[in-house]
Amino acid sequence: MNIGQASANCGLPAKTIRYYEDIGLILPDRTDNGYRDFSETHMHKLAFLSRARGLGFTIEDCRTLLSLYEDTDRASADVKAMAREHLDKISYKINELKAMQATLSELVDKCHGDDRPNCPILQGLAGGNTTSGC
Amino acid sequence: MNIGQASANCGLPAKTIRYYEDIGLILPDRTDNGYRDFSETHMHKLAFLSRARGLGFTIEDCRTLLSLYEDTDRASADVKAMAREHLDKISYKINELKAMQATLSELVDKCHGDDRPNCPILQGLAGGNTTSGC
DNA sequence: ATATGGCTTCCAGTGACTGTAACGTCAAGG
DNA sequence: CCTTGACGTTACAGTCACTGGAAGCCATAT
Repeated sequence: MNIGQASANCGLPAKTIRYYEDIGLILPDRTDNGYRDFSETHMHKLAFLSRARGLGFTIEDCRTLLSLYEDTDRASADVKAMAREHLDKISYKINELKAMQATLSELVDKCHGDDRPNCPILQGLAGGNTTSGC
Repeated sequence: MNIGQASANCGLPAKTIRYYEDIGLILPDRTDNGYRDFSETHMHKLAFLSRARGLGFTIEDCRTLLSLYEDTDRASADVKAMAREHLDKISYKINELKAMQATLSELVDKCHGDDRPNCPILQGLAGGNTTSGC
């Protein structure tokens, strides 16, 4: 299977698949004309990578997960530990974003948003008193 | 004020401040010995940048916000529009992360996490049926 | 005189792609 | 046989916002 077909099947851009080969995540065969040739096994791996990346695992996490996936003797505890760690990072990021959201929407609420120059958002960013005037 | 002091005051690493100068966000004076010299005005700008970045605005957003901040004739509507757009992006990211969190924690819940190789997390990533066995 | 710590510049690396250029290959149509 | 267009190949540069490190200058205390 050519890279275009593979890309359509797994949802990853062809460029990304080539990049994954570059960094050794996947090693497709080659046909006589030099085209990459993806087998069913390769497609499984690509789908795996697509899902793992979609869940926010880093490339290095994916490399580890792939090797665990291929190691039929792995302990599921290892995978679970990685997933838990990743969940922690996700929670952390969500909280960060929520804090930004809270602060910024507070500022937005205070801003009438008209043609006048007085702007509580800029005042807030400048560290000034945002409760004044607006 | 030297860069070290400036860094301590605004919370941005000295390296970052130098980078901001590189890309033209801030233009400190120089003393005779070649050291950067930050005035009160510069410090206000740095604090502004620190807060804006802390709220997740991109560097280019910050550049625009700074210029709006310095333009006493700006319309607050312009700022509000930028902030709203940014809030949308924040919400979008939060939703993305929450979707990852939901999927991944579902998989984690299904995984007993012991020494046995059977692992619903990997099965889920592989696209297999995760409701089996575990 | 020296040790230290802070300052300077410049260059390279990060993560995970993405864009672009320049070229080779393949199947279909004229 | 030739062309066209879609697909494939490589290699290199660019993205974003820093961050690390090397090599050297400056200031102060001992």
